[in-house]
Amino acid sequence: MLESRFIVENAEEVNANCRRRGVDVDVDRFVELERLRKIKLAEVEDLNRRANQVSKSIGQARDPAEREARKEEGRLLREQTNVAREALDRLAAEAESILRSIPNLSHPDAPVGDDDAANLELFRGPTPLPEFDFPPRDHVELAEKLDLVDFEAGARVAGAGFYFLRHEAVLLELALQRYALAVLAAEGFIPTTTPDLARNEILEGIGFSPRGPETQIYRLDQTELSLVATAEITLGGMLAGQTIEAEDLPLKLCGVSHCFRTEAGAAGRASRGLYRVHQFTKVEMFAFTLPGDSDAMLDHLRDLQCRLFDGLGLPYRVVDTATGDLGGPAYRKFDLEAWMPGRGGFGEVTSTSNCTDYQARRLNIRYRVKGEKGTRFAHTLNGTAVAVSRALIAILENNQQADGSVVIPEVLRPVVGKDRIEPRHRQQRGAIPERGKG
RNA sequence: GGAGAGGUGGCUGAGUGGUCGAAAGCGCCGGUUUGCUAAACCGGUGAGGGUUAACAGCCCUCCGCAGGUUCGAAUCCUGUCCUCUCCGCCA
Repeated sequence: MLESRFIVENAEEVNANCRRRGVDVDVDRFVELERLRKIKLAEVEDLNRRANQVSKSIGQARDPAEREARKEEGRLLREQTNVAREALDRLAAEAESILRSIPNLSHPDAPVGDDDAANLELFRGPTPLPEFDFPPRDHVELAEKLDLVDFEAGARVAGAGFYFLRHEAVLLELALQRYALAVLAAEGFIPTTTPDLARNEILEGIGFSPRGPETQIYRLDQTELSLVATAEITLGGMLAGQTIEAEDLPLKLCGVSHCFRTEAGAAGRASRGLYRVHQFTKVEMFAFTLPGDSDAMLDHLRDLQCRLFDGLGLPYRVVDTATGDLGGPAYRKFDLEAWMPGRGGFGEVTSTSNCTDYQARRLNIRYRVKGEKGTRFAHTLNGTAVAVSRALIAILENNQQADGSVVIPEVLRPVVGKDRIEPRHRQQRGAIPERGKG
């Protein structure tokens, strides 16, 4: 969320920003509520002060009759205070609900537009688009031929949108994680595995809503926990309520997690196969920085995303996300879209955002500068290193050969143990060994 | 999952209803002393918010979190989260 005072003092700018983002929110009402709240707050504080004085005087009073009289006075004052406080709470609650729906400010260079159609292509990666002298298959077909993904079994066990990875796909998943972690660790990111569940208040602080019909979040029954949609939630939540020493910033983490998304309302060709699934594995980058450093960190995260995909030898383009497509917390966002021959277009594979102090304010993540008074909110940034399911699509579709085989990117070969995935027949499935103890 | 103990300032740790935002020690900052460092000594040292030109003053709030009792709560009560010990279960 934004700072209340900033909104009050810059109502016009905030209003304009909300329009650019396509968010309909009554900023003027918020300003009015804040005005009323300040007045009521002064009233409550004054009553409190007087009541405190009376209470103190009781402790010092000797005469019993005097004490009783004072107590009565105190009772009356406290009663008035409570009435005023209730009014204050009502004002604060209404202001808060508006505040929470006001999106972050937008970077002045972010393209203005209503949705992803207004996203601006910045540049393309060095790997050229593949040229096939045969009709390229999409990843679903390839995965079928190579027996890499079992969507039917996934549906049987957990429903549409779930899947089993098989054979080399499993090793590819591991290889992608190893690869990303190695690159990021060399860049000073602390490798982390994270909880796949988080408290709802943490989800909300990061900007996900576990409630509502359009929620992306799986909520666990009878608990205040939800399955995480991204390790951004847990990595950011890691420092909720904490104050960091400025000298420890920037703090760079990379987290491995499963991601669970309901994808309510999403269907169609664009969500075929592995593109839009309810569960996938992801390596996520996360950074806490000083306010002055977050723009540069965002560029750093974007460069790393490019490096990761360059290393995989996959063609992609980088887009600057339009204001209407930024969501609530992001100040600026770059998406990396890999070429996906199966869909004949680019598909989002990573996304990196500078959330400035928007998440930190909600989660109360602060930093302190040695020798200086007070604390300030840190900036938070997140970025996908590798979302395994979508990276698999790009690898399978771009690296497919005329004979149906798929060439494995060189950087993944050490873990996969081969340089090519050959077509295989389903009867090779083999018996499942008896489950042992331990 | 069951039983018990506990959560206090950057840290250790006192404080069981009334000038307690909180003793003491450590740490940290400033100063004195000193050839330099160390030691010793003196002083200072939490955060958030309101008011304000002000990081001056004044005021409000905060002793895990949320409620309750009371004129008054770090202290009493309830709930909740977390930590520790024991038991149970278990990869």
